[in-house]
Amino acid sequence: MGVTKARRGYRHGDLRRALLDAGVALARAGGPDAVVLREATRRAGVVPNAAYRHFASRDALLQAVRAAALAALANAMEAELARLPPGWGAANDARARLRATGLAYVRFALEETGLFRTAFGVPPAQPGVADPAAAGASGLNPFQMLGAILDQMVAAGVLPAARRPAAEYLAWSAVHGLAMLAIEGPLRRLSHPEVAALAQRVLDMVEQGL
Amino acid sequence: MGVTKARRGYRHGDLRRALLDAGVALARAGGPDAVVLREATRRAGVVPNAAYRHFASRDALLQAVRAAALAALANAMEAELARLPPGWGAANDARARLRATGLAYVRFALEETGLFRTAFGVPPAQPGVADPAAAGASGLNPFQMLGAILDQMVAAGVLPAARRPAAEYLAWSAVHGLAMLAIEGPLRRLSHPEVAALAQRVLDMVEQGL
DNA sequence: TGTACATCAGTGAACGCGCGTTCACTGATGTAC
DNA sequence: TGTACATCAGTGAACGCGCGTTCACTGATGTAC
Repeated sequence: MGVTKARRGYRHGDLRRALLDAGVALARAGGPDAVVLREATRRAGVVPNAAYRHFASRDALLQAVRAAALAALANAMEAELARLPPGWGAANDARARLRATGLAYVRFALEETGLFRTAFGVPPAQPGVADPAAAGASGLNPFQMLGAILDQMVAAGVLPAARRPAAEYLAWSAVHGLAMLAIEGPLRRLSHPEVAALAQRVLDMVEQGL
Repeated sequence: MGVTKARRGYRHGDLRRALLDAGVALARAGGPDAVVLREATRRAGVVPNAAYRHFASRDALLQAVRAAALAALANAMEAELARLPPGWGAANDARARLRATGLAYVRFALEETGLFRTAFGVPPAQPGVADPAAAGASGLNPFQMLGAILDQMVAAGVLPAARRPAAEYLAWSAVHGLAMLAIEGPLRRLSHPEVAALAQRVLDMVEQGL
């Protein structure tokens, strides 16, 4: 966390890292539009054009920040999974994992709104290519995690195989929609616990309706 | 549609209207960030500061555009309702109305992405106050329409009264989420028919899960 | 019906701002001999 | 181990841009007498 200020001589220790950290801090506070190249260099204690040694353009920096935001979301979801008590059978486990990741997703949207908006509000540079920098510690990005959990649900017999195709988009739509409505839509004024309660009901709906 | 160019003398016929129309056209093409006050005055054929006779600031114009975008969405939903063949009984009618409005919502997001993003991507000026300019021809805004339909479902016995509270947020989350994923998320590359097919499945899930 | 006048919608010019980006440079670093 | 040198990360200065907004103004319009 924070921006590396240390230098050796007049050279910066790791300016790329410092710029990325600053960019993430900006995104965190103000969403994608707040990722301003000049401000990132200011925070890194460096002259504006120095950024061009490490990023081809402002957009290249923004893409890197976006990937970091996605990775942060993946990590939040993984952390919630790790907190899960195991051992009530594969069926219950799989269901619990779906709920846990869904809840973590909504919570991340509420608590790290700027990062969440950056993760989803910036068109990716190369369409359709999974960015490895967007993955969490497990090596999966949030979408891949959801897919894996749905596969486990099929394996555990909780989800009929016939309904598996495209199921991630159904589950994801419901949870993503709640997150969006809660951060910049008509549910904006709700408290975090109220949104969490709604999230539980959304997840009920997903489980029932899938 | 389009910008009023007619003038009487050197006075503009209805500059407020012309600026709003221009703002809507800009939002339509490029979302909320594209609503640029100077460009709106350019399109209205007027000097930049003339806008201040009719809008206190750029944000005031943006708010008016936002309300217009919401009204356009409401009208799209109403148009879909009007197309519905009536008379299969209150229960089927109510269900059909839910599906029709949900589908119209997703279609609007796909076809009028700029307006959709403007409607939901701009924080309202006065929090929690329903803007009358955001309503469709029926006098209801999109959220109020959804609520009315859910009430009809309860009256028709399709939806248990116990599940009515907050049901709009569940249904809305699912549909809104699909719309968001389809316009600026990972479903961005899908064709409109593919998204429409997913929308049907999302609506199945909502019906089942509500 | 005609005239004087107040109103106020739109003009013209200018402001400061912060942005992304380009240019020619300098001097610390690490490498080759 | 010592020295010459190429590399290239960061400097310093500047650019053009378009934005929102402020100011003092002008002259067509509609109203009051």
